[in-house]
Amino acid sequence: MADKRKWVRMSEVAAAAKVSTMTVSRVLRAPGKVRPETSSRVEAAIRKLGYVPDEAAGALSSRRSRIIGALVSTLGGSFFASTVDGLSQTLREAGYQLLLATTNYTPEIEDDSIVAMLAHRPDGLVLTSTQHTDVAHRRLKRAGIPIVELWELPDAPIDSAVGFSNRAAGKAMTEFLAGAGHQRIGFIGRSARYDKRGQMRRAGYTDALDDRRLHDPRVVAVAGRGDDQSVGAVGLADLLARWGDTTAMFCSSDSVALGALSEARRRGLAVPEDVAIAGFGDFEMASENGLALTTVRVPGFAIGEEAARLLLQRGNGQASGRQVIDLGFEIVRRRTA
Amino acid sequence: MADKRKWVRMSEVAAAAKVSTMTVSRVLRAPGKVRPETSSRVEAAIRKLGYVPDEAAGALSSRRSRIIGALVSTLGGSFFASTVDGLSQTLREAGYQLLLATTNYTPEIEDDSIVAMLAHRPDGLVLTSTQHTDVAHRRLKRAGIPIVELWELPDAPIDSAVGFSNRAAGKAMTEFLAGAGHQRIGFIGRSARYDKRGQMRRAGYTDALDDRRLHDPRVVAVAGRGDDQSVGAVGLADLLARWGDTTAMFCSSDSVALGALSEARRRGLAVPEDVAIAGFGDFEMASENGLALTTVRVPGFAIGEEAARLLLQRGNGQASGRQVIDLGFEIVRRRTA
DNA sequence: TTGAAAGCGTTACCAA
DNA sequence: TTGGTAACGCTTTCAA
Repeated sequence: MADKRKWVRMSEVAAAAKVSTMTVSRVLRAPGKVRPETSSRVEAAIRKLGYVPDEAAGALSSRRSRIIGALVSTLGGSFFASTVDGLSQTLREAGYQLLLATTNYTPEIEDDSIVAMLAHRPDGLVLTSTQHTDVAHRRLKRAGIPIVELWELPDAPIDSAVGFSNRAAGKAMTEFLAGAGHQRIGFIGRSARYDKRGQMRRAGYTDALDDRRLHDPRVVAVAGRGDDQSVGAVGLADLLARWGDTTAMFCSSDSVALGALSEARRRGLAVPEDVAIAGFGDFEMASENGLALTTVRVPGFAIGEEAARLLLQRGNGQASGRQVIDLGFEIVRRRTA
Repeated sequence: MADKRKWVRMSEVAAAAKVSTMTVSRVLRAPGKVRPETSSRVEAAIRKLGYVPDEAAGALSSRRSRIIGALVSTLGGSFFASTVDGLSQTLREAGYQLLLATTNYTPEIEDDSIVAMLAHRPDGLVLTSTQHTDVAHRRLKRAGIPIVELWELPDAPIDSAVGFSNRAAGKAMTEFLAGAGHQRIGFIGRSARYDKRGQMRRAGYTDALDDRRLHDPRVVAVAGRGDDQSVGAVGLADLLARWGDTTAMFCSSDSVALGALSEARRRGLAVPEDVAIAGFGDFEMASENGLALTTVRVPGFAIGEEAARLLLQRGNGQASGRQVIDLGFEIVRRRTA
């Protein structure tokens, strides 16, 4: 194993450069405030000794940790991975670090994780869950740091939010389908318990139907925690069993759409001729050379970037206050609808 | 904006419970060493005041940050997301936090990120890249903390490693295909620059061919950074253009296989009757109700869990030294080959 | 432009 | 079982 090396301290760098620790500190944090010659002497010493500043000590002293915490339900489900990529990339460029915790859709874990994050005194916090317990809410408010909720536009945000309206997106896709001539449109998703945002998209689906006086909702909500593909496959089966004349179906995610697509194929149904199938998310697999899936593109990466920017500018004192930023979405027409 | 609240300090808790800060500290870190009555008085004070310990201060004093750093090229590509989930979950259960940085496959960013992580004095570091610059290597060795490399079994690990042999996996799948009667097997992947691990799988493919005296390698290495589906689609096209009688193709990932699958369909080729197609990774989309793709299942989540365990037990002084843990892989036969 | 001293909030160490 | 004191490595603040 590697040796238990003692880290080089700032005072050692200072000694080597024949200056005080304050000067070293300034060279690192505010280079403009140090005479160039002094600066380069210090920099030489830093390089020579391989000095790596201790951020924890700096944080303790300055009360700024340069850490942003992020709570994500899971990275596996295709939705949040790109957001975390965007966050991480933007934060890194600004010299900040990302502390990540996954909550596995469990409120108690989220509560505990919030405390665990706060223990590191982050300069900001990012949340992807839609609902928080009362304790969580109170703790977050009390923390006195910027909070950004992602992937939704909450009616009552804790602080700020960056996302888009899942409901509007659901409505837009349904209108696209109706506009393409479909009169009997179904919706396939999970039951509410495991997919709050899917429910919002479904609400949008209903909105569109109502608007068009197409009062014929055909919703299949698959229960349980099976994988998305199974949801799509049994969803299509159920939908057709109950409403055999359905001509289009809107799936609550691209991976659900994949399941529906493969079940349709199994049944010898042509897509989009016999049934049109639309997804949600524009995951990589939906691309032209993949499933060529008609879907809703959502700005996952951009949400991460924007959240980071918001947090950073707030950290710089540009306390622009609460903001709810709508990054929109886009219907992507490909070949399944 | 939320108020600039001052955090409750341990000394305030101590005062409220009429004990010293050391006793509070013990209640938190070593509850066994405090008399039960004292303990509950302290706990009451903690709850009443809403005290959240400052980990940064604790880390400074104890020289243990309870932070593990992770460097990942990207979360978007389906491969590492589940590993980070596994890491994060296991670490959380042990009271550790995960500091995450994405390197975007860029060595310079990786080098900078290593320094940025070390600045937080993590108790361990996890890497998913296969190659590191010399500076990186030296810095990591000097850091004197446990390092775990993931998703491969390096010949010369920096410290420990958890993964499986990409080469053996590539060989196994090729043998599976040959065993199913295929004599003319192709390989579709990216050029080495953007996919080192794919190259190892390809080496395994060649190994298998050599073993079987099938000296007829048919490799298409698609250049550029296009998405995986395009790689698969142009890969299949190229492969068939150069070796029209190919009966099976092994794709370097499931998403590449999806591209090949859709190109095959476009050409009216039946899978697996006209061409068999195999993937790698067993991503969610490969499932029975999805693509029903024959593929290689790799233990992504388990790699994260195991890495966390390794790091944690090392942190507890059980310095079991360098280890290279092979978590294996598994051929999953579904319906495309 | 530079430096000295006093913390920041915790835990290690030793004593009671 | 509990407590006092001295770090931990940096930055703030104020002075030179």
